[in-house]
Amino acid sequence: MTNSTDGAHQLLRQHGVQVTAQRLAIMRAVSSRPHSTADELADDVRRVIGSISRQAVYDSLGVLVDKSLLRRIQPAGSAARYESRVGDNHHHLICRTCGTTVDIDCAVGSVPCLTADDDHGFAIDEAEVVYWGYCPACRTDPESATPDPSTPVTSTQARSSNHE
Amino acid sequence: MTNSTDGAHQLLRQHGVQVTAQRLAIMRAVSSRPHSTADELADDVRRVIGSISRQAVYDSLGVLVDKSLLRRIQPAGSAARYESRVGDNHHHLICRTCGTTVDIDCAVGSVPCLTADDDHGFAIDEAEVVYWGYCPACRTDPESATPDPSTPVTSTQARSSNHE
DNA sequence: TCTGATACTTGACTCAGTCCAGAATCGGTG
DNA sequence: CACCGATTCTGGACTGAGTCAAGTATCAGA
Repeated sequence: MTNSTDGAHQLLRQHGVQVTAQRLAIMRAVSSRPHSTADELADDVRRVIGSISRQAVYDSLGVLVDKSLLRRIQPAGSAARYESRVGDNHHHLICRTCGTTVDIDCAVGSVPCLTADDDHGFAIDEAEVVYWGYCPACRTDPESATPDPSTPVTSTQARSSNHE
Repeated sequence: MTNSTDGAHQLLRQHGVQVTAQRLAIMRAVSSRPHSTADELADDVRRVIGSISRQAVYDSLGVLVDKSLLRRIQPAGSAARYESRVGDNHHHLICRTCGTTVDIDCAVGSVPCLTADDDHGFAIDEAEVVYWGYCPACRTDPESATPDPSTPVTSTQARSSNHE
C-alpha cells in the first residue's frame, strides 16, 4: 500500500529532495489544508502515518520551503503558516477575530508592490502584502464564529485592572 | 530634574494615559530609535531611568499602541518592533541580511492596497506591506554589514548534513 | 545486499511574550 | 500637604514556537 501516491513523489525527486513518508505526508497535509501551522500539520500527518517528531516537521517544512515547493507566511501574532500555492504572486487576507486566512490575487496586477516609491538603495526582491479585516462569519456572529481556533490574532489589549 | 520634558507628557495625558517615568522614557526611546524591539527599548530605558521590568515595557508598549501613540510591526522571523510614526499609511522595507528597517511611503498613493481585487466578503481595515531585500551596506560588503544585530532574519535554512 | 549520505527521534534549550500577586506610584480631593 | 482609590510596576513562574545536538533509522545508488 501507499504506492507512489500522487505527483508529490515525483515532485520531490525532481527538486532534489529525498523522498520519505514524512515529507510525502507533509506535502499532502499542506495541500489539503492550506495556511496551517506546523503544529496543525503535524497532527494531520500523525493521523495518516501514525507519528512524526516535531523536529521532522520543522525540518521537512524548512527544506520544502527552501526548494520552493511550499511557501511560508508569518502573520503578526501567529505561528508560521504554510501553503502549496507557490510561483504566483498572491497575497493574504486574514480575519482579526478567527484567524481565517484566504488567498488574494494581486490588486494591481502581477507584481504589484515590488516597485516602492523610494527603494533607499535596497535591492528589493519581494513585496509581502497582508490584508487585515473581519470575515463574513465573524461580522455576522462575532460571538460564536471561530472556524479556525489557532491563534485568533487580536490586537494585544493591555491588561486593564487585572487584579479584582 | 527631568521636568515635563517634551510634548510626550502632554500627549499621554491627552490620550487618557497615565503619565509615568517609564512611559515617558519608552516614548522617547521609540522616537529616538524607531523599529526597535521591546528588548532593545528596555535597554534604552534602563540607560535613562536606571531600571524597568520587562512586564512594564510590554504593558506600556501595549497601552501606547492601543491608544495609537505607537505602531507595532511584526516582521516574519523577528520580534515585534515599534515606531512612533502613526497616522500615515507608510510601509516598511527590511534587509534580509541585517534586519535594518526603513520606512517607505506608499507606492500607489495614500491608501494603496486597501482595495483588494476580491475581498471574499471580508471587511478589510488595513493593508500591511513589507518589502524584503538587501540594504546598500549588505550588498556592498555582505560579510561585515551588521548595523542592527537583532534577529537578522535569514531564510530559515534547513540544517543539511548536520552531524559531521 | 551494502554502504555512505541523508533524515528522523528524543530531549534539552532559547527567546518572545504572558499571567499573577503583591508592592509602589499617580493624581484628584479635602 | 496628606489621604486614598485606581492604575501601574516588579519579580517570578509559565507558555508556545522554534532551534540545537547526538544518536538511530532510512533512503538510494553501486
